[in-house]
Amino acid sequence: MGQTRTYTRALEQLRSVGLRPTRQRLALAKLLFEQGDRHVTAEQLHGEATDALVKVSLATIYNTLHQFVDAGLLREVVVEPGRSYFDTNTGDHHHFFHESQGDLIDINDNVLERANIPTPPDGTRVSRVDVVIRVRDEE
Amino acid sequence: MGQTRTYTRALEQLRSVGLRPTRQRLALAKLLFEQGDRHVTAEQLHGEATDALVKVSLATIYNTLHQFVDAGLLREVVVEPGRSYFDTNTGDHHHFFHESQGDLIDINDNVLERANIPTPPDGTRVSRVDVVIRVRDEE
DNA sequence: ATAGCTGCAAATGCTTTGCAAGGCC
DNA sequence: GGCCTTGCAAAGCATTTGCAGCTAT
Repeated sequence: MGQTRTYTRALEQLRSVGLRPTRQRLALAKLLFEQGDRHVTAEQLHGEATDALVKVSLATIYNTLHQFVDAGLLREVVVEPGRSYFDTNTGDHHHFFHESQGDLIDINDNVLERANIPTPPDGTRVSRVDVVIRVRDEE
Repeated sequence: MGQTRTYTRALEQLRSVGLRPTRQRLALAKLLFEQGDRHVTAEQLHGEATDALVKVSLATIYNTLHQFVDAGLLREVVVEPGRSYFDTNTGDHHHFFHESQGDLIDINDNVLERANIPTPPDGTRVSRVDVVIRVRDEE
């Protein structure tokens, strides 16, 4: 199993959404999608890339994350003012957010069923439902 | 009904949470709480204060908003990276968020009942549940 | 060849902070 | 008077942008 083989999945993933498989995008896709569901910030991913000896600038991390979001490979989650999380799980699900640790945890159990969603204002349609259950340490 | 009488409610509100009723805080409380439920950003409130000929610096707006949040008079709502909304409705309720207009609308119909909330991770307890239904213009 | 990427550094936008001057009790 | 507040300007962060050089097709 050579080094080239390692990137097959990421390569196909990028092709399928029409993004050029550059060295940076391949490496980031690999970091993001080949270890199960995860939630990362731009800064974190940048750190991981650096640790993996992949040279990528922070600007490229941001560009790439947003391209992945636009392509439907990632979902952006906003839980704190001034910081975005990117979730590799793009399916319909909610989150626990640990307020002091700044940690996101998926809730796969889908609490809010479609049927329960209130009718949106006239002239608009629902684009997404975000449910965040904020938790803190028990005293 | 003199000018002094006008500030009675705001004054009591501030006293009740132990904040000194300064000129700025009184004016902001009046703008925030005397026109029904509203959602404002710091910048917006600053504009309103200026329009009302109340001199307040943006730094004081931020300080005051956070003091009001800590005192339980306001609730902070995070829907966009890099911008905070402050909601005068501190009760249990959810929001529609109009993505292109950046507009928040209360949903008083409480969709997510307590009973439906999944059990939080061990050692933590639920501090709040945020539900944001993102909507966009119908094409 | 060329349209698309990348990276740097500078710019942006919101928010916070340090500290001197001012105001409330 | 003494402590809390305010305001300005500067600093802080996360994120975005402009643009010259590089790269996949």
